[in-house]
Amino acid sequence: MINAKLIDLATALGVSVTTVSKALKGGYSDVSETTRAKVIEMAKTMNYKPNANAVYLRTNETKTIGVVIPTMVHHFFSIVLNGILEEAENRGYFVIILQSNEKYELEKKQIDLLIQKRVDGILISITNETDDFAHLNAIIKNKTPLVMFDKIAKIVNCSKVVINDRKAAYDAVTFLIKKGHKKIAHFRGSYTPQNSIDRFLGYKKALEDNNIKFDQTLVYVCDKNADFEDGYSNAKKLVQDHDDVDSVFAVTDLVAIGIIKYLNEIKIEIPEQIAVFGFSNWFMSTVISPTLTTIDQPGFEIGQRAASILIDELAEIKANRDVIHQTIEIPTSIIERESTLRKLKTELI
Amino acid sequence: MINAKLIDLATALGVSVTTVSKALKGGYSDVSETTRAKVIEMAKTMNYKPNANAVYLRTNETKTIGVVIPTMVHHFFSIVLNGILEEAENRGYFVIILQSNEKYELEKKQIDLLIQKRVDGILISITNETDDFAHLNAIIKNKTPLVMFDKIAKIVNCSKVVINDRKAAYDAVTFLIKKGHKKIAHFRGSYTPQNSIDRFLGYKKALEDNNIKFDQTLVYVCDKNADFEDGYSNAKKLVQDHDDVDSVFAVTDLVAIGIIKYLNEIKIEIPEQIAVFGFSNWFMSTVISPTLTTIDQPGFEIGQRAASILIDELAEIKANRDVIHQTIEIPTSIIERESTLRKLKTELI
DNA sequence: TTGTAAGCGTTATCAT
DNA sequence: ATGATAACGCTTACAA
Repeated sequence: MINAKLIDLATALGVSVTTVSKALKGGYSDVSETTRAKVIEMAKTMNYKPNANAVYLRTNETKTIGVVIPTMVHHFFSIVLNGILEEAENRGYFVIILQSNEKYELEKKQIDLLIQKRVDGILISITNETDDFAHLNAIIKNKTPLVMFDKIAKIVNCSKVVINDRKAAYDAVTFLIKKGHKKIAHFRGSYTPQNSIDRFLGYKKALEDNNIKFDQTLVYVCDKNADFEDGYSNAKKLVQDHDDVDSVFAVTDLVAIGIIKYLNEIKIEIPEQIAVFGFSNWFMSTVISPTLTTIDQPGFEIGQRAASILIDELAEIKANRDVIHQTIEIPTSIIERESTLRKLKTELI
Repeated sequence: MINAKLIDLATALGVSVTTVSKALKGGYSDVSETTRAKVIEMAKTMNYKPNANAVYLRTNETKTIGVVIPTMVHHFFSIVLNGILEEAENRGYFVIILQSNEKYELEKKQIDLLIQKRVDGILISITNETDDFAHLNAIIKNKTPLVMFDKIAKIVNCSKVVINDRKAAYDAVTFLIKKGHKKIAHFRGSYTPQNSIDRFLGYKKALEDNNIKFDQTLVYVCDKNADFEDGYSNAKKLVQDHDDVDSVFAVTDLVAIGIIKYLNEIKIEIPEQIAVFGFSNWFMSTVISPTLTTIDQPGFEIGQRAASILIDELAEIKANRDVIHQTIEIPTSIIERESTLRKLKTELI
C-alpha cells in the first residue's frame, strides 16, 4: 500500500476522517480516549505519515526553513549548517539547503525556489558578488521572515547574526604587537566583501593605536578566492619584497596555511623568523606544522542563533505580535598555537 | 501583496484561472499567443511564484529528492553533496538534506520526515550503526525510489553507487610493496562498516599475493571515529611496538594525518623511515608536510551519478516502465605525493 | 462524542 | 480559444 491517508484509516476503523484527524493531532477534548487509542494504533499498523504538502495547504505552514549559503564545501559553513540543523530539528522544522556558489544570479534563483516551496522563513549568507538587495527586500515584502548571518548586508531590514570582524582583527594584530612584532604584513581578502574590509580596518587600527606606521606595501590582496594558493603565492612575493617582515596576519586560515606551507619550504622558521596568524579556526589549523594561531569563529553557535531567531520571529508572527529585528554579535576569541611567538616558552628553551 | 496566485492573475487580466495555468505552463496549443504573452507579462509584474505544495497535490510530484548522510562536516560528504546538488539542479529537482549524525534512530526519523514531505526519491549513505534495514525496505515498499551511495547495504534491493574499497586498498598496498616496503602496518577503521572491512581485506590480500606474511600485530583499530586522534595515538603505539615498521596504510586521510603529525613530532622521517598512505584525497592531504599519498575517491562523481540514477528511475516509473536496479562502481586512483618513497627522486638527491 | 462539508492553490477533464 | 468544475489530502467550523 502506498502512503495511507486519513480516509484509509477512517474506513478501516469505521469512523469519520474528522475523528481520525483530531485523534492523531491530540489536544482535542471531543474525542474519546478509546477511539483515540484505536486510531493511533491503526495509524501505526498502516504506517500512516501525514502529507506535509496537504497540511500546508490548510495551515499555511510548511514547518520548513530555507538556507542559502555560498558553498557547503567549506569547514566554517558546514559547521554553521550543523548549528542550523540542530536548532531546527529541536524545534520541529525541516531545513532545505541551497548553494549560491558565490553567484548572485544563482542566489536569486535559489530564493525563488524557496518561495515556490513556501518555506516559512529564510536564512542567508550572501555571496561576495551580491551588491543589489532587491531579491532580499522582496522576501521581506512577501512577509517571509529573513535572517542574515556571517556575510550580511547592513542595509537590509532584518535580523542578523555576525561576528565583529573588525574587533577580532584588531585583537589579533594587537596580540602580535604585544608579542613584540613590529613589521606585520596583512594578507587581505578582496575589496568587496564586508568581512574582508572589516578585518583590514581592524588590522590598520591596531597598528595606529600602537604607533606603528601603516605601510601599504605590506598589504597583499588574496582576491582569487582567499584560499591556499593565494597564501602560497603572496608569501613568495612577501619574502622577496620585505626581508625584514616579522609576522603576517591572514584573512583566513586557508591563506595562513598557504603561507606556512611556503615558509616551511624555504626553511624560514615559524614563528622565530616570521609569525603567522590566521582567522576562523578551521580544523586544519590544529593539524598543520606548526599549528596555527587563529581567531575562533564559532560557526555552530552562529548557525544555532540564526535559526533560533528566525523560528522565534515565526512564532511572533503567528501570535500576531510585532517582530523586533535584532543584530546579534557572537564573540570570538584568540586561539594561541605554535605559529606565533610565545615569549615565555622561547625564553625557557 | 503576499504571494500572488493564479486567481489573482486571472482577475487582473479578466480571464479564467484555467487559461492562466495553461499559458504559464506552455505546451498547450489551445491558448492564443497574445493572451499567453499577456499572462506571462502579468505574472512577472505580480511576481507570481507557483505554490509547489499545491502543485504536488495535483501532480503527485514534489520534484524533490531527499538525502540522508551521516554528517556534512566532512570533506568527502560535502563534495558528494555538491555532486548531488549540481545534478539535481540541472534536472529541475530540489534537494532536502538531512543528517543522521551516525545514529540509527535518527536515520529512521529523517527518512520518516522525507516521506512526510513526499519527496519523489531518496538518496542515502547509511550510518556505521545501521544493521537493520527495515526502514529502507519500507521506503522501497512504499514505491519511493531509493539509491544508496558510499556506505551501502548489499542486501537492500535498490541501485547503488560505490567505490571498490577492496581493490583500492589492494592497489595502495601493492604500490607500497612495489616501492620496496616490506613491513607495512594497517590502521583500520572499526569492525562493522563495510568499507572499513573491505579496505582491510584489500590490505591483507595484497600482502598475501606478494608473499608477505600477514601479521595481526601490525593492524591497529581506529574505532573512535577513524579520525586524527586515532591516527596520532595509534602511531605512538606502533613505533613502540615495532621499531622496524617501514610504512603504514591508513583507512582514511584523517588517520594518516594524525600519523604524520606524530612522526613529525618525534622526528621520524617520512617517507625515508616510515612511508604513509592515506585514503580519500581530502584537501588537507595537499597541505600537510609532507604531502600525503592517497587514494582519490571521487566524491563529486559519486554524488552526481547517484542523483542521476535516482532521477532516471523516477522518469522510468513515470513512464510506467520497469526499473532495473544497477550498481555502479566509480573508479579510484592513486595520487602519489611526498609521503611515500619515490625511488627515483630520492636517488637523485 | 462524532460527522459533514468547505476550502487551501493547482491541474486536468470536459464543455462551450 | 477559453472557461467551469472536480479532485488532490488535510484541517476546522459547524451540525447532529
